[in-house]
Amino acid sequence: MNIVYMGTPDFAVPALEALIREKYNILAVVTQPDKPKGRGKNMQFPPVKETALKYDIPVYQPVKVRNPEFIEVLTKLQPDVIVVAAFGQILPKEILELPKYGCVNIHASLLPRLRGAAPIQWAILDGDKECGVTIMQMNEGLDTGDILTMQKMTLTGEETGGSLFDALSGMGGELLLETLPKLQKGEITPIKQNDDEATYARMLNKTIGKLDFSQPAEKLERYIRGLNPWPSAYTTLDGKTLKIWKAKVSDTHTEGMQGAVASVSKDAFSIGTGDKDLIILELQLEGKKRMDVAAFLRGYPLEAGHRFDSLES
RNA sequence: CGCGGGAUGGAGCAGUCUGGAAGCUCGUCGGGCUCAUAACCCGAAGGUCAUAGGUUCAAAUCCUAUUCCCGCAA
Repeated sequence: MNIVYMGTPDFAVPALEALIREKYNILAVVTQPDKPKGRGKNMQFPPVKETALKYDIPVYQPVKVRNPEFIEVLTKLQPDVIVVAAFGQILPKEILELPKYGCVNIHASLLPRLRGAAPIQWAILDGDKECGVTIMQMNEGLDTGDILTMQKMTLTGEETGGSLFDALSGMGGELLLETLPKLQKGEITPIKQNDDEATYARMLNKTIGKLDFSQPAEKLERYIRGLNPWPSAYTTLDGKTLKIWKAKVSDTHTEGMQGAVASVSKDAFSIGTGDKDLIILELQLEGKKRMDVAAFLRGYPLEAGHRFDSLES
């Protein structure tokens, strides 16, 4: 089976490696153009490109896939199927209909729930009980294609955005390997999505992580977990950004301490919220490494009543 | 050369501006108190102050270069 693989970030790497491992014929990898990244603003390859180069697979990085010249290139490759995983560009109808088996997309949610850009993190932020991976036949809508296969997993409430990301990207690769042979043999009956049940996982940005301590502690804890490691949940302490990496909900509620240190112990401190207190366990002050709160308190003593977010946003 | 913070016993920090004996809070080890303890008391070990040069009678501290870590921005 001749495959063209389209994807960009880390999420798309395990599935590509799975295909390579199973000796699928990868005609080419299509990914986003290189972008300046990191502290020195150096040009950096998208993760999928790194992987492709490692296995000597031709890489294409069109600014726009709808560009006629690129479509011509694709046509000449004559793929049987195009596999898309977090590619980052909308595919025009011309490309969708080009391969014999069309374009299939690996999406990290149980469609039609959480269509869109950041389904993994939103599953945690929303406090979902389960999540998973869906492979669908792509159409022109945003994650609206017919469902080919789906795999579920239950959420324990311990996952971070990063750990779930790893779990689901691996699951995506496995599910792809199960799906392609069936697709080829025509053993799959595509299932239409029920649009009435659709929800959307909008793209994450930096500001979503700013903690609002008038919210319930459970929600704050979910944000701290779901946005770890990126874009991370944070507040402000003495004018500096303070990222919160790990926290848990306390049994107690301290009156009148919303957004302030409610209590301090040897190993941790808690912040008053909309309901219960939030016990902070691991954090990172601007310019410092992340550390557990016991270490933080040794060099940065806090007293009850000390306010966070003192600077108005 | 995008902007900025940082590197000091095992951990987290102060000291750097205004050069002049290596400190703090913990941890570790030993001893004591106690029915007991993660609590308290006494004592000890442990650091080429990131690296390489330079200035100076004298450098953690001033100058130059380098390495590594981190926040922002992308």
